[in-house]
Amino acid sequence: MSDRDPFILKLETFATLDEGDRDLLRDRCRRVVSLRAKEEIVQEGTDPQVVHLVLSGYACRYKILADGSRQIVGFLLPGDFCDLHVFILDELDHNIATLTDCRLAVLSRDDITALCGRPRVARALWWSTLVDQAILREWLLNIGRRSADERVAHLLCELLERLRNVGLVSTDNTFTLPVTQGELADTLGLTVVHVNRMIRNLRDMSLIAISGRQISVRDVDGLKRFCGFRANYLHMDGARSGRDDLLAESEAFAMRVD
Amino acid sequence: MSDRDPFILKLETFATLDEGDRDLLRDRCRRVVSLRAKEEIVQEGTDPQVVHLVLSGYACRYKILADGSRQIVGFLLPGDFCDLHVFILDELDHNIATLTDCRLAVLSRDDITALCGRPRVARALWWSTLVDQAILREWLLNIGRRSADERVAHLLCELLERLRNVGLVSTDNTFTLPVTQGELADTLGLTVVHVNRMIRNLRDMSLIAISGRQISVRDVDGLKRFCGFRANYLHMDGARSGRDDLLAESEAFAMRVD
DNA sequence: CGCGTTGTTGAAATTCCTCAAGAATAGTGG
DNA sequence: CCACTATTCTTGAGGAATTTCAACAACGCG
Repeated sequence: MSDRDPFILKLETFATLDEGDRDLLRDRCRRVVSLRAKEEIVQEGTDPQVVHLVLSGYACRYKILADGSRQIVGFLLPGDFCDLHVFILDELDHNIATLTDCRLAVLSRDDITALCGRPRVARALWWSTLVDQAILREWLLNIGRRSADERVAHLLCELLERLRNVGLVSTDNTFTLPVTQGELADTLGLTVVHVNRMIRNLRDMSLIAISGRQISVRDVDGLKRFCGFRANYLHMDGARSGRDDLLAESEAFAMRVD
Repeated sequence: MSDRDPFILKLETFATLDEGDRDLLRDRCRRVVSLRAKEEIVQEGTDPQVVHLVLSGYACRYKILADGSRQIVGFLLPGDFCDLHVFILDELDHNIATLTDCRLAVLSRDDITALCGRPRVARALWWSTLVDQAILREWLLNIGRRSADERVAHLLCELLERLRNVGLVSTDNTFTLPVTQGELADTLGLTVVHVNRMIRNLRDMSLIAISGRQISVRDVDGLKRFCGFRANYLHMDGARSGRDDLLAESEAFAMRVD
């Protein structure tokens, strides 16, 4: 579908990489594993020694309560890193699992160190971590203060933008969302039943259309207006906003490789 | 109240700093501003050129919806950095304001660069960012999947641990929470009225006691059990867990200063 | 002392959940 | 390719949690 690797597309929304950066990235993402849907990638309490990067398919971070209820705390789309923090924190405080069949790149500590040796790439990894954080804040706002139908709409808007960014949305604003309504419920802090009704609402309002696992956003502006979606928290204008100029000067932010 | 600076206490829960590290930190935190309660520190959409660090008092990050409803997405306690991401992201996607009277250290870009020149301190700053992220995930779980009374209890447990960590909890598990119930509501995705009733519940169960702005946790284990609190997400055992050994080797993670 | 903010309580309304059951879809083995 | 099974989707009805509205008390501050 896209002629470029998703991780390069993603990092380039922030930083202008040169050919050497891209080659290094491609080279370090050679080790690939394939997983089926609903398999664990890393589990809470463990101290994993590798970093995963989604090449294709969807995965998620989640937490489980004692009573078995689950909260998904992050969607991992193609181009997203799963666990960049691995080398700082002692152990994972959440689980990571696939939602669909996935292809994942597996990066060792050496790989990450090598990537961090390139200032632009290092900065892009930092950026990626900070955007993840910004998404968490927006999700908190979403669950905490928006009504159920707005929550669903907002999540769809976010996925639309994030997937578009890695070339996975067709020109008519259609993308595949191979995720069950139960998983959406666990993401939005709702029940399956209610998610189902809210999706129906959005359909009845002709904001979206669904066939199989394909979601078409019929009225992008309408959907965004409906839930008050503003894309600023995704910080997708790094490379375009002139921030790029800082990079020459900003080797200060490269992580040192010895 | 405490004989040590809160930022040093906090960073030392993760890394064992040496005297040089501590001196540098103290030196770079000399520029102090004082703010009254409910004043803005930084606003959404701006690109601030300094980093703030809370020395005393409480502040918060928050987001506002078009209809005026607010979601607090983070508590900033003494020792917490407000905006370490400033030099990477183009503009802030949320606001930061004081909740109480505050003393804040103001750090310039040079200060941060200098701090990052010390591997242990740099790693501790990384750690601090990642813990903030872990807290966001836990809050998402809290709001998404716990009942209202459990949410309140969980927040109190978290504050107890975080404040204890910087020496602000007395031996009888009492701390000051100079925060209105309205602000708690905006934190927990509830209404003032309901927060009020939930606090009453916790009091009726003799889990906590409140006098003025003082909160006493009467039954720490009971409170934690009630809401299923597990402190693992705060990652407070960095320095103790032997992870410290890695530090010698881990200059790779220092951010380079030129 | 008076005024604005915060805390507290009641009652009604609403959102969202639970329970339950049937329909559609996808996956599996024969 | 079909039958069978499990998962997912869909809808209804009743119930619970939370909100809204409203009023008043308590507290803190000038």
